[in-house]
Amino acid sequence: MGSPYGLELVENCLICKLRTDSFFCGLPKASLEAFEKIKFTAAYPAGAVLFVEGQSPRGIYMLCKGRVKLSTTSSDGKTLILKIVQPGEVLGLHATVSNTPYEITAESGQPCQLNFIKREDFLRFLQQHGDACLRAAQHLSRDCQSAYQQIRSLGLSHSAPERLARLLLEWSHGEGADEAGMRIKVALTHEEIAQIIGTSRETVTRTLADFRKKQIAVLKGSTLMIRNKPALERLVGA
Amino acid sequence: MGSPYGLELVENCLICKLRTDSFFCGLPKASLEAFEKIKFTAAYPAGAVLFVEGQSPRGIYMLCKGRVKLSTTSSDGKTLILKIVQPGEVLGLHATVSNTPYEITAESGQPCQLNFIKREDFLRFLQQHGDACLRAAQHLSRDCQSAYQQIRSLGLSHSAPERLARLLLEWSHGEGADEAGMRIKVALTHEEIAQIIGTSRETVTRTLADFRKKQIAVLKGSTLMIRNKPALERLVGA
DNA sequence: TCCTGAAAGTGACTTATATCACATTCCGCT
DNA sequence: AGCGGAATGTGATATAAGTCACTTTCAGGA
Repeated sequence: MGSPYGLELVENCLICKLRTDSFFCGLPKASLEAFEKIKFTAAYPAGAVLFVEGQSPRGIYMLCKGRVKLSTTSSDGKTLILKIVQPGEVLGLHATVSNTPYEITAESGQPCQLNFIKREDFLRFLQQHGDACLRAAQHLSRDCQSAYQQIRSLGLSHSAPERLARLLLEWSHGEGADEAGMRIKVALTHEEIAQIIGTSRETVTRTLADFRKKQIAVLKGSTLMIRNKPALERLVGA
Repeated sequence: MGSPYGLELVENCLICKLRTDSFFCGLPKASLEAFEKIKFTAAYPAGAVLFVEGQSPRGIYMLCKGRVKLSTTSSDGKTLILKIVQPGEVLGLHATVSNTPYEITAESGQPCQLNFIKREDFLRFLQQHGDACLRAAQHLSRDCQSAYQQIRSLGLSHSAPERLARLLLEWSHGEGADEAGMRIKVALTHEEIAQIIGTSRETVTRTLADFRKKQIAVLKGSTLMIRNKPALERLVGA
């Protein structure tokens, strides 16, 4: 089988150690076996483009391992990052279900393992397995929710510091803290952070410098330390 | 039965003249009959609040007649309108499917007829009727798409005129034109338009005045006339 | 070890637009 | 008709943040 891009491929969902409790991974055995029959497992290197906005949907990808960046780009080249997809999540679901062109671009940020399912196979699978269909609906609900959250952040906030604070708080969710604060791994450049909160790279750098000066949060390398969470919460007006 | 708020209530989906081809209305007979059994038909006056953000979902509403405004409000009172819901569409679907609090507020803009379905009834219905579940998924896909579109508009555009032009073009979709341009009915105030594109009321007024001066588009009362569509398209950078 | 390209940091300048403070017009009601 | 509250129109002002043009720092490869 080999291990392309330094990944150990896991071919069988039923015995997969990467399985999370989320979405399709958590399907009951019968449905999972049917899923098993129609999926293709593949590995991608970092920086691979899975699909591009405007393309008509070939099917869905479910992410087993790695991170995938979802983004849109305007005609003048400005990019907005919609989401960093985590293992266990599905890509291209809405385009596939509604058979409309992908309106977002998916690009792997690091070597990834993915399962691909062709559109027709997937739709048939949903029709035959009510539990899977319900899970798909749940997955779409979550996508909607995170989209609405981003709309709130972009449309209702008054300033870049506010949006950045909101993002940091989002990242800090479910992380533990010690006496020095909470330590979070982020593998994003200032540029990418700027593209998430819809501002310029320079503004992110400056705002982060300001947060550091005020002892609110420090981003050094890929480690984020949140020193004063209440201050962040005040910034978002919570 | 009576006709509250000047509406003629239609109690039976099977013989309903309001039916559109979209979503649940378009279900095959068997599923529609099951739907019929669990729904409650009700009428609401203009300005009624169906649900508020933060509330846990009681169930879904499907809109038969009227318009409903979906919005979110920030802690400082700023409001952002996410969508104006048209007849045939469903409200509160994602919250109900994923059983998380509504993150948006729904308010009727005019007298409305709605079908309400309790959460448990609805979920059971989806489990038993694969075709309905698939339609629910499709509906959620559309919601995602329109959310992504709004994210694009808010995050990637450089100016208020650009966002306003984008909105006008969106409204003009599927409308016919005569020699004077295209005539579109909009029942929104400048304030509400501002809340859709995430800007201030004054900016909308000024931008609209500018469009009028440049013979691009004229909004008078509730009638919008688009005189120069190519100019709008240039503004959005298409 | 040095090299090199990417990322981060910083100053100066410009501009769109939020905000405040009004004047004016419109529309539904009695 | 005419009243009153909402919706619009408009000016003046302040400011956040985009943009440009650099320098400095960093990390990974030869």
